[in-house]
Amino acid sequence: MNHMARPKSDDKRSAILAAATRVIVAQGLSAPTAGIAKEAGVANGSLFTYFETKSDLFNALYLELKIDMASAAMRDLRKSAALREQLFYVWQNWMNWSLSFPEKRRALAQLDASDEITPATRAAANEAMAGPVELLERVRTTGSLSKSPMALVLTLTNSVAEAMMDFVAQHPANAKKHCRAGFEALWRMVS
Amino acid sequence: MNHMARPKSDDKRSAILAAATRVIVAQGLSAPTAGIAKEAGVANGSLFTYFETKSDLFNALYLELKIDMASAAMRDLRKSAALREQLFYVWQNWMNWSLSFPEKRRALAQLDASDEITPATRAAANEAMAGPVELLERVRTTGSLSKSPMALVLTLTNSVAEAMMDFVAQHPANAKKHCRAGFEALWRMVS
Amino acid sequence: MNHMARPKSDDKRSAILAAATRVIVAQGLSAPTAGIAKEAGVANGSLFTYFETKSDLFNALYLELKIDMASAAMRDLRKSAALREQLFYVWQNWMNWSLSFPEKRRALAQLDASDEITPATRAAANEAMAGPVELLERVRTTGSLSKSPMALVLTLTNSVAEAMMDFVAQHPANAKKHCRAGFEALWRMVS
Amino acid sequence: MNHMARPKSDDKRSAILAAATRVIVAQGLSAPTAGIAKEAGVANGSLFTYFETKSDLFNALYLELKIDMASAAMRDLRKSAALREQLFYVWQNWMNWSLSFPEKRRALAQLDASDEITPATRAAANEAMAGPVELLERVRTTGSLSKSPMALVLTLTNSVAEAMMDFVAQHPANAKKHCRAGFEALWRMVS
DNA sequence: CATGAATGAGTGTTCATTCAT
DNA sequence: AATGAATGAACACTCATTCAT
Repeated sequence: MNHMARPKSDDKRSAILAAATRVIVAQGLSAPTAGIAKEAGVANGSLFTYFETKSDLFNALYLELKIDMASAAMRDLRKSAALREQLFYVWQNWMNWSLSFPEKRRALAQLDASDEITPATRAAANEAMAGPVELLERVRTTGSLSKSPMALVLTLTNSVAEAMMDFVAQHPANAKKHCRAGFEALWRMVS
Repeated sequence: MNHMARPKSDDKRSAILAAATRVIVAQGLSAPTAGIAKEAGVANGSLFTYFETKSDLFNALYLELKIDMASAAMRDLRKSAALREQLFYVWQNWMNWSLSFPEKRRALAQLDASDEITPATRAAANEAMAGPVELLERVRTTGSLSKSPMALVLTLTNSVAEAMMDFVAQHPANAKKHCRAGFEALWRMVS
Repeated sequence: MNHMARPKSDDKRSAILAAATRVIVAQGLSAPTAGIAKEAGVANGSLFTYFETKSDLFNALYLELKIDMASAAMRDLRKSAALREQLFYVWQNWMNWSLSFPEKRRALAQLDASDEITPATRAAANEAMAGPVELLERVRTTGSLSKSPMALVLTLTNSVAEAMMDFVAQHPANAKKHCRAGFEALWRMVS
Repeated sequence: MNHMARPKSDDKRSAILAAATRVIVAQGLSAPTAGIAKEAGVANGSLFTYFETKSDLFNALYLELKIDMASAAMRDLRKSAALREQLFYVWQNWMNWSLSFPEKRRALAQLDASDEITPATRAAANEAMAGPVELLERVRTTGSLSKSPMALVLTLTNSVAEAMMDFVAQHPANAKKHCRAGFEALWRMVS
């Protein structure tokens, strides 16, 4: 059910996705599929046995990156800790992810802004973010934004987090300090 | 002048920029120049007497929209008012602009995410934002983020403002309330 | 009859023809008319009040250059001299013309190879060459090629002359010597 | 090889070159690539899998035609014969080639006059002419032009040969006779 | 399933020519 | 007549996708 009929080599599929990430960062979303295939060490025709369409590839990549980011965020989270600590922990994970995989972050940003990504994909990606969302929901109900819809809180938080990820990735010096300052700002905003 | 042929018309230039705004919203940045020209009511070749390149057109449009947004933000600002009031005023202007010209906002967002926009254009656009930036700088020095660089404060504020513009444009109901809640959140963050 | 209705300024017409010569040498026959107009110091539209068509311009230029070359060839020719002397004189004139106006020579060569030049224009150009042709005809009747048609002799002579003009223009050192050697070769061929 | 897709077909490459020859004769060098592709029976995009650029195609064609002409010239040459006989043989071969493949001759002439052909291509083409050049060099050293540089002799001979090829192709009647007369003229010139 | 040649619709840009001023 | 903006047909080249091998 989850693993629908899919061509043999998961390796090749992954290689294409990884190549796409790099190529998108270097050349943008208009990069030719042939270039992605070459970067992946695959014949250009082969790309289409793994992804029916360029758009499909981008949607799959978007989802994968979002899941990657989301699971990085929740890694080793202690659900017993105080809300603020948990959120800070998630926040730190995000910043680390952005620092460790700047290309993933940049590709994700590009994809996010594109209209190739379908609503369905965005919905699936949101599900992947269930963990952080739930956390945030608990913060919201007790905070200053309790009267505002969750969507608003989510939007604000997301925008701040993404802005900080980009900022941190572009100013790696003092990353730790900025990371903390950014979190404090977020916390003031949502708590 | 005596032997003056038809001078380049500002009207036509504006028509092309306006058409580009609409077409970008509808079809994205990969929209054919021919479509933009048609929407503007000019021959496709004429587009290139006003903008040497599609890229030039996009850069000019980006700058124009940014200036439009920036000057909307500062409209009728009373510099004698309290800092918070001034910032709120700017904030409201932004939200109104986004509500009044959702297409401009969406086109601007697309262009901002694109790598067609040159650093020079971005720099020029930033200059147009000098007013809000100065305001924010004054807020920063007295606020919780006084130890953080202005660039960070700018990034955060900008991301929140843009997120709210989009949110407001997509949820026009209760816009007023959300606008205020968003501002309170921002103020908590930066003050 | 000869001077049909033609726009006022012969200066401007000449300027365009001269500009065309230079531009053709620099950029080839596919050079934009706008560039020729600019080089001539004229508005691009004005070019078409003097020449209805780009093709017309080229035909006119071809004819002008051919006439220029032909009249240079006959300049100060003493019709009383021996045939060989006369032909040598013409030959020298050609080489000098090519050395003095290498751009004219190169533009002419380009135009000659082009299929823009109509048969009518070529015919008119041939008329301009009546002098040298007549001379050559006299040479032919008494020479080794007396059994061959004039067209053949003409073709051969023309090709040799043009080859030498180009050679001389490209090897200006020893031009004099080569000029003479070339003539001797021609004379051996046709006499 | 196992996983070998359709290899680039030499047939198709040749078909494109042959089509280009025909189309150039009919429409000149400005003929659309689409027309050449159609004439070759391939999709217009396919042309560019065999030649990166229209210019590349023209350079390749020029080289091929020059090689074709050169090897035709040397076909069945008896190196033991007298110099004059050998040169006459080459001459005849050229005239026959021009008569047999008038389109090749005309296309070659057009290409030769064009500035699309790079110096590198011209150099390669000259190498292909090594055989005739060597023959001519031997003629030169013992002939009237022994004091002139080989380049001059080459230029003259080439121009005469090309003029005759065109003449013969345009006056197929009496070709044989003209061919001989032309050769005698050449021989007088260079011997 | 892998490969890469084949396809042909699509696009930015150019440019000869026209025409409003 | 002069100007230069306006026009729109044309064209080289690209690229997602298909398919023969």
